[in-house]
Amino acid sequence: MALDKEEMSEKVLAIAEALLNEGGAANLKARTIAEQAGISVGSVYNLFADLDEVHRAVNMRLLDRLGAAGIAAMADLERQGVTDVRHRILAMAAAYVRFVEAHPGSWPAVLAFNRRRATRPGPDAYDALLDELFGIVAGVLKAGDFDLDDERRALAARTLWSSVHGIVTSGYVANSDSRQAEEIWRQVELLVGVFVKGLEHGGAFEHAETKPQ
Amino acid sequence: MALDKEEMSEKVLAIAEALLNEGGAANLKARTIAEQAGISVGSVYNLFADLDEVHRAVNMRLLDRLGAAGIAAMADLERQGVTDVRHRILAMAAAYVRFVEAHPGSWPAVLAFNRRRATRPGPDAYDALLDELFGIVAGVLKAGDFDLDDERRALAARTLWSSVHGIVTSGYVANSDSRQAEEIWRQVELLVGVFVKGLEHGGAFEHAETKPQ
DNA sequence: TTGACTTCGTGAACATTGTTCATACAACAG
DNA sequence: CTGTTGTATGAACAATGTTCACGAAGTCAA
Repeated sequence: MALDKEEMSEKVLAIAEALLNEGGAANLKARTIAEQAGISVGSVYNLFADLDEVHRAVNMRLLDRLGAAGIAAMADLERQGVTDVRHRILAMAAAYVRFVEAHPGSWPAVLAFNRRRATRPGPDAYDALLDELFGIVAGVLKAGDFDLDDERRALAARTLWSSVHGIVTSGYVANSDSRQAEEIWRQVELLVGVFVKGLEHGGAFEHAETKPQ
Repeated sequence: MALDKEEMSEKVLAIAEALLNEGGAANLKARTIAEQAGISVGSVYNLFADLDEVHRAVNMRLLDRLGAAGIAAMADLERQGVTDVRHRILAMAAAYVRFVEAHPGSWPAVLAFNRRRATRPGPDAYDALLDELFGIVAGVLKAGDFDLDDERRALAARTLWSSVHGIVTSGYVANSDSRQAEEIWRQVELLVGVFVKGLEHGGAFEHAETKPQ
């Protein structure tokens, strides 16, 4: 009946995610985890090096699920035969917004998480997951008949992602009323509309300048 | 020679800002502040209720300075007779990017700061400062000859702000190379270009739908 | 079976930190 | 001089991250 080491890690991560969701990073305490998991404090440190690693693992799980939600949204569009680029992008953005709304406490923790103490080598599993998400958005853009080479399309995908991300998090910093959700969605609609129109009219790469000052 | 209560508060805030800039929110310790300010721990708590209030005060100072930088950028444009909307928006964005780059440690702390423990009443000084920043952007948009009423222009301003904000912070989450700065600026250029083109062609408010699902 | 070795759980113990509070001191009013 | 008021102080308390010596339980060889 005793849980496997792997199973116990899963249990700890599930508890950690719940704690993060309730009270943010400050609520992730070793003793609380131990108590809720029915093990001792030391055992937590046998499974993970420190709380940072627990936090990192939870974040990876969340990013993984976000990717899955994006892919699922893509599949839905495919099945429904939706080809309009604007609709597809909006659907992707909606998936993102829904995901963030479903994790009100832990998502800010994901974003605020500081991985400056990570190992030296550049791209880690974190970046790999983010690249995967970028790839999904780039795939949607490819369906549009914009005149973009791969590099520019990738840049556009990253820009679109970052912008939606900024809208969602900015909205979430403020007091989250029910009106806040409406405001977020209005901004997303405006952004996507303007983005598609802008790309159609070639407004993206007309001016190549360097950053002022 | 002894410092005024007001002066000592200033000194504490300056120290706190330096600490935040070096090591983020986790580096803001009561004892460190006390030591560097040449006072005792208890005295810090005589000046501020707790460390949260210190953090909040530092954030307000930063937001204030950001607003000042934005206004200064506006004044520069005015003096140089720049009227092109795209250029003006880019200049504002550049001011924002420069400001964030100048505060690599404390800016993430500003964004991650959780003010859920704030007093009940809705709009506080925080929101007032943010509204001021929105107002500046909206003013720049007003100079453009887009066909926007006040409400839509305000929405566009908030969207633009949130998007730039997202680009900058997304870029900053990753390892901050020198290439990262270039990537951020490319995204900002693309966003602004697409935004202006999109608004010119009326792509913003053509489709009025409700959020899917 | 016995003994050695490995693995892992345990919780006491330590270091760090936020926060409080009784005490002491300094300035000033009457 | 006495009382009051405001402030500085640092010891003390509680919460928390992390370590570690101890021991239990399993594994394997002789």
